[in-house]
Amino acid sequence: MYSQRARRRPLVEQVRDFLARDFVFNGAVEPGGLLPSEKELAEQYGVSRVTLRASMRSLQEAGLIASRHGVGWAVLRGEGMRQGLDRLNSLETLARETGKQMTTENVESDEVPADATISAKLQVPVGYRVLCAKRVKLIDGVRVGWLLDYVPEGIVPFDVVKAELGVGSILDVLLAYRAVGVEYADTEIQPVNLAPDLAERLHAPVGAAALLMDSIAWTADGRIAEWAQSWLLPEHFRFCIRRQRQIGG
Amino acid sequence: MYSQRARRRPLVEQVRDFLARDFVFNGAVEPGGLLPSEKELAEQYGVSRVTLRASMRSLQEAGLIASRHGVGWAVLRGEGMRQGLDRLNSLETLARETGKQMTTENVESDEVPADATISAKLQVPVGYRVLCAKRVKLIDGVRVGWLLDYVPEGIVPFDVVKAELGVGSILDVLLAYRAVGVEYADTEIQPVNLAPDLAERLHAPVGAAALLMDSIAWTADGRIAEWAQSWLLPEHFRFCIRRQRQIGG
DNA sequence: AAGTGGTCTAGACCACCTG
DNA sequence: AGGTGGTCTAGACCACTTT
Repeated sequence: MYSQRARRRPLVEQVRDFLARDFVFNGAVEPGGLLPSEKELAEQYGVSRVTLRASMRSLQEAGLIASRHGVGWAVLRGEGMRQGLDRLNSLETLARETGKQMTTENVESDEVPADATISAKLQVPVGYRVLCAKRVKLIDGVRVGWLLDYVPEGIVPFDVVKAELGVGSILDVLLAYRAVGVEYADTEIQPVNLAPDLAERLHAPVGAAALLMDSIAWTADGRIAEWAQSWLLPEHFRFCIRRQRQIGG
Repeated sequence: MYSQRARRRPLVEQVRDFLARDFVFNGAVEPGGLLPSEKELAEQYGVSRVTLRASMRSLQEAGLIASRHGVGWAVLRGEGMRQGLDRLNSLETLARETGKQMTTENVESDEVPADATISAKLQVPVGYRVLCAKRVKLIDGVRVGWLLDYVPEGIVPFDVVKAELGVGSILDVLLAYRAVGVEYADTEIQPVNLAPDLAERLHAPVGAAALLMDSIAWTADGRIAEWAQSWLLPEHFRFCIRRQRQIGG
């Protein structure tokens, strides 16, 4: 695997998990009830109030607690929503988080020269060497998605990507390569009726509603690492995003 | 040091907006380029590094910059996609940003007691008074969406919402009310085939692919301000989201 | 008045990257 | 080795709520 040196787990995260375990999830504080004061908790866990507050903020962002100025921190009713299309995770990771097993079939891969369309999407010259991969994804043996990926040469050795094709996710490979530095992906989402060829590949009815995700993965230095198109059947996924208020800029 | 008048707005937010203005939005730093160091910026704005870093984190969460340990903060490719689903904006706002005019028809509104479903979604008791609004949205005279909204009593006076129903957006009203404090919405997205009744309302073919957005708007203190369901036809929208790398993955 | 959360600082040390 | 970001602390003061 692409192991990294084991980092020490930040105190903020440790304390956050302690708080969640000691007060929220075990029901020690009933929904609507107040946590002990920040001062008290900071002493109890042996951290500064700054660190403790960072943990609180993290729990707040997760939707577990809310603060009332001059009163205290209250435990909320909802458990927050586990997401999320808004995080740059592979389908494999999403499936794993919901406790399901994802497998791959019908893998095809080719090294091809970029045509006009690919050239425009990947921002490389026409004729540039590109790895094209196609495959079907299954959850618990049921076909749930058809994936079409293009990776330009010079990002990751093609052999490495090919080795992962039948097993895992291209995105996971790109994320694991520290040298690549994939930071985010701009994704367009569209509902589509399945065309006959796609319906056949997915063993689904022609015309069934599917989600088409068209995604460009960017590196921190502005290069394009991948163009991914996915046709996904909704039955086995919950596509969730958290839409946040726009900042003052 | 900061002025008496400015004291009301937290320094972290002020500095964040300064940074966005001075380095990102005006193009002073190229996409992929590095900002000055934290030390330098902290001195320049006259704040501690702790405060400066909180501002940086805010910009990072907004998808504007990314950090590279030991190197610096890089400006990401902004501006490209403004009309993002990952921002908490109304359809009206999205349409306006693309230069189109959105109108409303077939407005129905009722004050009803919450049934079991509404009660569970809004986290209010069964029988709690709720405003229910239904309407069709059009872009340039073409029907593009059917909206179904529930707003619990005690958020905004029903009269205020009703006055906006035929004109603008409920979400815009909620966002404008500072006392409400809507911070984010958790949204589930699903592709669906249009049922006959919806197809009729939207003047679209039965079975056509549409996007169903099911959204719960939260306030900072953990109350639910709105439950919104929207069936949207894809022809006149581009649904975009920026998926960001998970922190600490 | 007392207690709570909200904000901010100065300084320290660690981990990572580059030359 | 030197600079950069990553983490953490102790202490201070402000704003809000309850008593």
